[in-house]
Amino acid sequence: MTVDRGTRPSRRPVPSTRTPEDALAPVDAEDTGDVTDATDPTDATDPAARPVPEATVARLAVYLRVLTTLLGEGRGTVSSEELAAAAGVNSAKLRKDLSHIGSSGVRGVGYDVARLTAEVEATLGLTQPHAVALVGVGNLGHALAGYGGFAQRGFPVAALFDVDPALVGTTIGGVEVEHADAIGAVCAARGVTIGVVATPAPAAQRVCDHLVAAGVRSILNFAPTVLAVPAGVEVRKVDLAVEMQVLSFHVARRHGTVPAAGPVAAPRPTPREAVSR
Amino acid sequence: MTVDRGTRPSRRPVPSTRTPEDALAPVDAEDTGDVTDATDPTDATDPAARPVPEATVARLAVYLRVLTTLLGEGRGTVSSEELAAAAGVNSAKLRKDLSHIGSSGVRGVGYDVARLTAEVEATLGLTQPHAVALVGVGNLGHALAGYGGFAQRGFPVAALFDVDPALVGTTIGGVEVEHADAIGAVCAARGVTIGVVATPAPAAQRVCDHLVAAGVRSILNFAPTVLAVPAGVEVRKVDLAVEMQVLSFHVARRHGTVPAAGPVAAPRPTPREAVSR
DNA sequence: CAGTGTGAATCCATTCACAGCA
DNA sequence: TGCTGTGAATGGATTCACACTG
Repeated sequence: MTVDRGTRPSRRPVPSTRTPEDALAPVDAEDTGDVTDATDPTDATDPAARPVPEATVARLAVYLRVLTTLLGEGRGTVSSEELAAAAGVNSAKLRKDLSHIGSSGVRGVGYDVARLTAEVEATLGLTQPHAVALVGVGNLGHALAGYGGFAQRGFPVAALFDVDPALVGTTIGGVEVEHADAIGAVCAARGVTIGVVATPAPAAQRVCDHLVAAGVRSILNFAPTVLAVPAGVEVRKVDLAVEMQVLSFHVARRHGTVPAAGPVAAPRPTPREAVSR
Repeated sequence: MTVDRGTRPSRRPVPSTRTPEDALAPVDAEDTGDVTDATDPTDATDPAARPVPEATVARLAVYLRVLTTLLGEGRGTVSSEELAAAAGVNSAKLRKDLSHIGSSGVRGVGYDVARLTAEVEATLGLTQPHAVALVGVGNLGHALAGYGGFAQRGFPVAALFDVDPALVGTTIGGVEVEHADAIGAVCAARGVTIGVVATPAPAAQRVCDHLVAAGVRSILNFAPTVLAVPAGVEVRKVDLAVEMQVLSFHVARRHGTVPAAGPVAAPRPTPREAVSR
């Protein structure tokens, strides 16, 4: 079951000269959350390259948000220091991140906001819209569907699904809710590339299978379950329970195991300060 | 990063017997993410260092979910291999994770489900409830507040806040929505330890400041902004846009510039496990 | 034996420090 | 002179492999 690696990966592939403009190459997935990816080493279609690390990709999205704001304010350039502070990271990390996408800032000056914005968007594949299908229009799903941010960000909601007869047929944000049995046909027909699963845990795997069968290779999972997917399909997970429990861990660690109401560290308001490190 | 190593972590919690009352629980989920924390190394209140790595903590929550299910099925023991498969990680990682919390499995047999469940809960600080305050009862916030999973998981929603006059005074899930101006007083009075920010981006930082001033040291941020907090306060971020963009990146990477022809058609049964039910 | 616990090796990410260019 | 781009150093997390034990 577990992959048996045996090949001795040669040391450094040597970045060599990065020629192509948007040389996007296969990267491996795995992040601090959960990415059930499965990049296959036997992939012959990759001209070999070592681009954008996973951790960097996630931050690029954050940089993009800041850049968008700056662009709206009419800023012409930004220094790595300023952009980094706004994004909550240190400047060295930001510069290294940007170096991965082959950006070019101007020494002594900084980065051209407009240009950098375009480069980041291109790297993230945002130059073209990605049709999204959302399955599960319950409590959370409804909120997600109603939230207009999707379309504005280049992720038009192309389809909504549920199994509840009371919901099928209704319209949310201009999109009609269809029965989950139609996932396969509808997603294939509308060219859905990203699927969002917001169903109860028991139904998640089944829904996921249908999405994958319809050709969807990227899934965002809100259901509290680990989804099993074939190689080549990427799953990112958003789990509220996990987040809360991680915070719980830190609360507990903070004041030992002793329950509240103690002479524990004073809940001083504390000063305000810039983003750490 | 931070963390002052030094003291020998003679970790040995063992919180006696604990009631497996809140075992099993259908829940919903949410989030993922990035951690914009600011752990303070100068913490003098806790002599015992922190043995559990961050990455491990996040996975413990996942293991716990699986364990809860197993417990509900009446399983007595599990092997690292089985538990790992169900949690979507490899067995070596799982064993190392568990070794950090000082768990003890039985060689040749596996782990005692009930005991391991208790140990993980103790490590995550779930032996006592953590009062939660949710700020921003709009689209998403309302869905989160209405979702009953919080209380069942040991995170009772102690307060709801918003600034919209139309919402203040209404009741959601038995909790009344109060005006955001009362954050300080209410949180302090009700002993809130975890704050959830679900406001629009512009209001997030202000709300965060109020929560911190009220003594809240752990915050879950759903707003698309980087929150600046003083040292000692931990912030975990859940950003939908970031998740979508990361997936976008992978979609783009997959079929470079050329739309995929359509390789894998059927959902290949892969690591299918048995977490269902 | 089957399966845990863990040192050692490896891989990935962050940080440092500075050369080099506008 | 100021700030980018990046080799090198450091640190954390994952994987391997195997000694050891119920």
